[in-house]
Amino acid sequence: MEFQLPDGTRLALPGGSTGADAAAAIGAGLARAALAVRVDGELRDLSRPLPEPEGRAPTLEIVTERSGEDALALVRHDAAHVLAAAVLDLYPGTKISIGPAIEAGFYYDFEFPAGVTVNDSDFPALEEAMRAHIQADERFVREDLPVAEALERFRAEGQPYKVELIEDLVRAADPDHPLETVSLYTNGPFTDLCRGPHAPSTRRIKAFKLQSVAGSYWRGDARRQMLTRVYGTAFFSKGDLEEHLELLERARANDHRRLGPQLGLFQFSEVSPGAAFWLPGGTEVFNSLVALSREMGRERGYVEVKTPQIFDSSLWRTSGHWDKYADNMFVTEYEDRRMAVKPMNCPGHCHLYSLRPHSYRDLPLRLWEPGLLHRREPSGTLHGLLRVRHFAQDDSHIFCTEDQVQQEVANVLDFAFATYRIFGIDVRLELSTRPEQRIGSDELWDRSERALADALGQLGLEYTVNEGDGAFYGPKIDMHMTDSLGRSWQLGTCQLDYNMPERFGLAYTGADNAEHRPVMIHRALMGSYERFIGILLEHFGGELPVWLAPAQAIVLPIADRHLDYAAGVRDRLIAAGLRAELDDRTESVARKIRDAELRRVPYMLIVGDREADAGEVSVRRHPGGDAGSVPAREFELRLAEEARRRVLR
RNA sequence: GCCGACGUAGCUCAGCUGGUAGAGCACUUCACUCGUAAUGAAGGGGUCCGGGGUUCGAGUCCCCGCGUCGGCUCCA
Repeated sequence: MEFQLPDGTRLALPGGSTGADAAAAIGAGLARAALAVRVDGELRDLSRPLPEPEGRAPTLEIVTERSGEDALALVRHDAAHVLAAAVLDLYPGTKISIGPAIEAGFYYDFEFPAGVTVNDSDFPALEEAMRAHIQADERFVREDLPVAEALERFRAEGQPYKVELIEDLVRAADPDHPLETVSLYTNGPFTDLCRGPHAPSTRRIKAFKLQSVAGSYWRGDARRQMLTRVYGTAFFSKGDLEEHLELLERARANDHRRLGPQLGLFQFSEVSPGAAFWLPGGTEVFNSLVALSREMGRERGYVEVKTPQIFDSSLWRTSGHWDKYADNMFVTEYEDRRMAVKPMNCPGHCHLYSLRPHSYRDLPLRLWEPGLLHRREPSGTLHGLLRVRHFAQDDSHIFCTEDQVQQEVANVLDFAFATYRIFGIDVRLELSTRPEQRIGSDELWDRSERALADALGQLGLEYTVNEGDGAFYGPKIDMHMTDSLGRSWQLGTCQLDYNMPERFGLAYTGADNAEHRPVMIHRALMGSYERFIGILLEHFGGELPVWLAPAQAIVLPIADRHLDYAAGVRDRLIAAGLRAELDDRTESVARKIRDAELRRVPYMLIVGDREADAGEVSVRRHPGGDAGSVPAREFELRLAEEARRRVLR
């Protein structure tokens, strides 16, 4: 057998050689370090015979600790098996389900025996049991078993989830090539149904930690058994593990739920779960974002409207929300009328459109409303500002003709990029196409999907396609960002809708003097202002750019005799449209500086005798420190310019 | 909504196996008038999330509810 190594050389091996043989043939050191082997992209156990090449020499790569994500995923999967083994040691009779490696670790889902609950106080004992399996240097032994035998074995062991998994594998197999065997992996006393591969032995898990327990539905189905999921992570060294834990710690420090109250931006209260109380500082941030939407929207031909907060149920019947979304709406009744608080702006905008006649000359009509929405989200889903019951979207509905769709979508994308650029955010685009459950003809879907793809092409944008993930009424383009901690967030969306205009009977008079149905485009760029602020806070670690900072500058007089001059400096800044404050407390300058630094006020203006005499301010930047003295007037112009241009840093 | 954990002063937290609530910061007052990350002293402040129960006695134990957190489902 001949294989192609990563360095381009060829490796010849006798027939029946294993991955371990291949590693040994390359070098003794590599043989010791080897965890698995990758043949033509497929990851395999070292102990398995290499596949017989057909035709050209397949590529072969030995996976070691230094192989990055592949190797980490492998060892984490190993750790999941070890966790399951430890759980069975400590809690015999536990039913095991699945335990994969995930992004930053692994988990395993268990159904513990009746009456047994496991929580993080059980981690030390579990970790101890895991360490025993690791120190025992248990080999991972693969076994390919006929389906019937495997089923019998797991039935006998009282492992119904494994039985169900095998039955599903059989069912999912191609009828022409029915599933004959399944693979099992055994380490020490523990055997699990598993596709593999695994490292040679448990000893390769050098550092691990159990992190949390959580509930999870079997197969992600809310109607099925709730299992207990144990999360953990594993690395090849203690140092890597500690580094990872530090990253988590940093993420915790940058958590918007901590930063918000700390910086005086917002707070939550039991009296309205899932709804923020916006403090003065947070309200400034919020308003700055709304102002940005408004300003940019005006430049791009959007018109602002205001629609009611509460509508009669008849509107929700027309829109379809009464059938499809009723569980998520706040409903109220008076004088025998059933009313509901709006969870979305689109029905109101459709109704507003329908109130007056429209000519093709009026289109596209781009309605914008930073409307207040309420959604009855289940209590368990609330999460700071990222998932709330009361929020406002930077929401627009564009009514246009079929011919205008592509250009309008291109305009939306251009608008989106212009917006994200201001925050220094890069986005990935996803085009979601027709789902199984949908309305409208295939011809219509062909056209609308093409319109979106053409708009993306027109701007030369890269995107991935999400087959079948579109809304039931139309395809969409979603915009995702990755934050400074590597987490992904959906921000904007641009959805084509042929359904809502139909339901509302919307029309415009065409050049042919006949009635035509407009197409509607739903679009949001920041998503909701609440969520966007949450994301921004975490992304910037609380260090908001000057144009967004609640207090842009704070004047710090050195002694009380400088108060008049200081107040004058502040007043001129405010008159120039800036957000300036004065720290008039009788405190040391060091103290005033410290407090302003903790609030992350971008500019601190220290004024004492020297500054008052010269008409200057001594500028201290956050972060950055002392930036020297400048005439107060010059600083004012500089700050105004920085805020106006929305400079990022 | 479901599973698990948690809920003590405005904030961060201490309070062992049940015996009448404590610290730091913040706040108020007084003194200090200060040059680039905490001046000092004194003082005020708590239905120990809410409601039941066990007990001579509950912040502490049990039950129910609410909220928060970690997830699942869902989602801007």
